[in-house]
Amino acid sequence: MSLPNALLALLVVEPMTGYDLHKQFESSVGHVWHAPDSQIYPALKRMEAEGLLEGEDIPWGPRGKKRQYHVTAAGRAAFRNWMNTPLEYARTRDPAHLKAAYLEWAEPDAARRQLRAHIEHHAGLLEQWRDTVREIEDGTSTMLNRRLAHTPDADQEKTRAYKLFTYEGLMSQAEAEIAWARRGLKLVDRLNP
Amino acid sequence: MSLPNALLALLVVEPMTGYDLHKQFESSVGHVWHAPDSQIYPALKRMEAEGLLEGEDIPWGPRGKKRQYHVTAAGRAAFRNWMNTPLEYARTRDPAHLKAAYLEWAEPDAARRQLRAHIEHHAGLLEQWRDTVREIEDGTSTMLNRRLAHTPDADQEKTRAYKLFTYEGLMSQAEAEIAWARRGLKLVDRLNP
DNA sequence: CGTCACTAACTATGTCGATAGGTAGTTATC
DNA sequence: GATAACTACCTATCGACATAGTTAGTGACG
Repeated sequence: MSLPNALLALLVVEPMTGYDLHKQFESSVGHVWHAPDSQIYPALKRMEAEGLLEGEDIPWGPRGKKRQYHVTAAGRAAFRNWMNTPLEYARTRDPAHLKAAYLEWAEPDAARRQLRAHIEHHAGLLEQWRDTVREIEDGTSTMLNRRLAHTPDADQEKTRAYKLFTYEGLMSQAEAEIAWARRGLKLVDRLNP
Repeated sequence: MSLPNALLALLVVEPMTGYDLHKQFESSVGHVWHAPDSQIYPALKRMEAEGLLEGEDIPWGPRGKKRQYHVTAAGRAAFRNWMNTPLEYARTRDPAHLKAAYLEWAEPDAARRQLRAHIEHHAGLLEQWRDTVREIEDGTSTMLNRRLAHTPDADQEKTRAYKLFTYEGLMSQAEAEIAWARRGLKLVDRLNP
């Protein structure tokens, strides 16, 4: 359900090819929703069949061509509709906390390694997001600027503010994970003197 | 990869039937890893074929029978091995933050509704986990007590401590989500005077 | 004796998603 | 002009998961 809408979110800004979208999914949107190209190409076809998108072959080099998709009125309506529809929350599936619940089965050193890996993983994300926030604030985010170029002036502040809001949320998630894993390290030390 | 290990985590405590496990997945383990029975029964068969489990038919009533599974030495080793192996982190797929990033497309009231739903969802979880933590601390958690009954005295404190640690982690996740969504509500108000 | 909730187990279908390939054209660079 | 890196697109397979059913026995209650 989310993938078509993630694609729409990018395509309402400007027409793109599957390959362009696949690259965006490795950066910007990929921060909150990852998808491999093997999912993107079939999804675009399905969405075209459903009338959400229209594709057009445009030449690329002397012999090559590429298929560029743009959003139809129906697609725009579907996206707006999704944005106005409340989410259904999926039940939890959290391998890190699953393992944490049975950590007495791990060697103390293995437990420490995994908690440290948890910290590093989320510290990496945190750094990435801090950079993104800085770019949004500086106005040096190419992703956001492209989007703002297609946004009426009145809505520019909203667009910027919600982007910032999203990344700040991701940052507090990461911070919570890091703080938790640090407490875990102390706990492992206390239980294995 | 996680489902078989979640099943092992329960079965190393005591033998159970598929139905018992399915019930556990609606409470205890289900808090961190959800699975429907349609996944559990085939998984048990596969795990028996792989030698991780052994099943035995035990009578139930005058004509009925049920299949109870216990963990083999190989299963115990596999679980311990998994517990000692670092996690591979899957890339993010977070519909709530995906939608947040494009919230300017939603009607202000729809945005507010969704942020409130986000708060309620995580407040519900928070309450549930607070109860669980209280039960663990009080010693009234049947789940934990059953597990402790099969645990050598020396490891009882670890078992209890890691359970608490896990639920405290879930609680701080939920708290972070709630705080974030509350900031979101204020933001929607500020942007839509 | 009926019926209703529960225990027990399983199947079938469809989508989602990860992983791993493959083909073909283009552009840069050495 | 060779070749490497990149653009563009696509397929095939496998397991994960959701959803929705089916079948059958048990035990309690009225």
